[in-house]
Amino acid sequence: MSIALSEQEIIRRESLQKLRELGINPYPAEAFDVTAWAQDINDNFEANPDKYKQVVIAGRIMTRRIMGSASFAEIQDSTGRVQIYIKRDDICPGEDKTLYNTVFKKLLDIGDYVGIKGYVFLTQTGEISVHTEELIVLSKSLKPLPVVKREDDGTIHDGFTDPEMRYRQRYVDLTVNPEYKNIFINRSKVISSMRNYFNAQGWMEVETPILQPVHGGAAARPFATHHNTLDMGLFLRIANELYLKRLIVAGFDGVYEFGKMFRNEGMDRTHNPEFTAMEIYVAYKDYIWMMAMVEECLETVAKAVHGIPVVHVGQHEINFAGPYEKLSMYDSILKYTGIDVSAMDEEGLRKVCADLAIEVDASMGKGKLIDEIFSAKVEHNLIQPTYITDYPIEMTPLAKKHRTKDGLVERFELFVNGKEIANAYSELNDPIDQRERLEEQLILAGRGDDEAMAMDDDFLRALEYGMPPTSGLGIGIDRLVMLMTNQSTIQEVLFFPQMRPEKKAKAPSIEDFTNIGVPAEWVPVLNKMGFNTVEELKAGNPNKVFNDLGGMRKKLKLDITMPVKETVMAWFE
RNA sequence: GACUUGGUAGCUCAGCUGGUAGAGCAACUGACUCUUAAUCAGUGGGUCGAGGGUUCGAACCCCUCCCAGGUCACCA
Repeated sequence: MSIALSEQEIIRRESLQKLRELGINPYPAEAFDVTAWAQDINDNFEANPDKYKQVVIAGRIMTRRIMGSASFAEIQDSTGRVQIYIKRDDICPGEDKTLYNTVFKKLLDIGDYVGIKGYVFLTQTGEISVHTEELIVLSKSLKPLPVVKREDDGTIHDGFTDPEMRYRQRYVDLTVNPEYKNIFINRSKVISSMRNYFNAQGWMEVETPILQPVHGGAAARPFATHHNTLDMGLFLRIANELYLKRLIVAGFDGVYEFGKMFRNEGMDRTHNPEFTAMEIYVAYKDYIWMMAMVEECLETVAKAVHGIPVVHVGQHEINFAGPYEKLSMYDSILKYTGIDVSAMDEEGLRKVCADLAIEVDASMGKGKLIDEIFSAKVEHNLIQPTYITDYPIEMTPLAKKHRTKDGLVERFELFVNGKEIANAYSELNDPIDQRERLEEQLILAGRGDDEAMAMDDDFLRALEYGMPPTSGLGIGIDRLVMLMTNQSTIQEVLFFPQMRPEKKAKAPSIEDFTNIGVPAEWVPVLNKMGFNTVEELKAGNPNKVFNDLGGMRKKLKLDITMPVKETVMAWFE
């Protein structure tokens, strides 16, 4: 809480006080029954004017054009903006014109919530407007919103564009830039259409632990935390895969979860430390089956958002209708580099990396080296949905060995627009094989790979009881939403992307002041008066400081006790 | 983490070679009964991201730091 109020904030607080003095509660408790919305009025009034002879709307005042005893304003609700017309003598039929002259013209501001009762009509210039018969204050805004001006042709003036402020104050962003709400509406459609599709297949939505004693199911650095009562370390999950498989062991045929995952790694336009993943496991299926399911699912999602399976992303038209192109990992490298790495050992792969100028380090095993080559040379070429299949066993400890190809596993990743958005296996259900594979991960960890997977004995115990053949799939929801909404940064599809803490508006040590007897609540006032250090204060004139404190208290409408003069004098001793 | 661009009024931004901090919108006072980026007249509003340095003098030059964007690196 800052006491250093701007001029406009002080004026709004004064307006708030004056509203109360007029007997108007600026924050009424009663429900306000809204009967009409801006978009509906704008879309349907002209075709059906009789329906709009008595409407009640509510929203924020976003613009005002006052012309003496008549005014226009725009009210923004959750659906858009509609113009209202206010005539003084209509809302103030008697002698008392306070509601118009004082409340509307002086005490209300841009950003305030009001309720409007009236009828819809067409102005002389043809704009659909609500003729106001009653004006009700619903909530007073104390901070001025940025004023973004829009012309009829869509030209924007003084846009609120600073990404730092947009992300830190998303509530302001979406208020003054309501077009961004569509991204989040579409995000919701992506998730709900996918959920509906899964439910229609008879699969069950579940929840699994976010706090996990062992971080398994993926290769990533975790966030560590601690439970006090149990006095034990816990990790925020980097994946939920191993828990969902336990549920397949438990006897469910299909389980899925939309959930937040947490990875303690770098941040950029495709990575946020917490992100949303969807994982689904279906018993008695394999990764071939899963490819067809993903095609059907993503086509459903694209249609839910756009009505058609074709999505415009950057320069590309991406078609989510299946079937998608399939390319094995080795074939894709062959296709885009001309090099056949399928039979190479680690040494050969290192040489290929050196020839292609790909940076590697000593901790990388064979699988990791192949992945490096793929990332550097293939990935960005995969624009239309493409399955990359049959990964080397070394980089995939949780997938079943390939049914015919030695050294490979039954895995695919789906690439769209050069980015991975889904990953699926025929899940490894051989408990002995699984134990060996996790032990190999421990060896990688020993070589310095700090992302190698950890051993999870309880998961292995579950497998030993027996897991049916199962196919599993993970989809990065944020990246899918980026695709479906044509956004190039993850921040734009997250309401509250992770940010560094805002710097405190320079807090000259409060303790320094309290140590000489200044009450803590008065320190910011002294700062506002220009005394940022005790030394500066002591150089001042005690009598003037005392008088000015009273002045500031009045000016800033502070509800704190004025210190007596002797107290103030003591600060200077 | 590296490089790079930026941080000036509530918002969007100017600010030349170092010489008294500016505009538009918003706010305030006033005029105006169909405006719509309303208009007209007037007024107030600043820790120039923070701290140090150079200088007679710093928004501007130098150093350190903070925050954000971009590019790259890292990263299923």
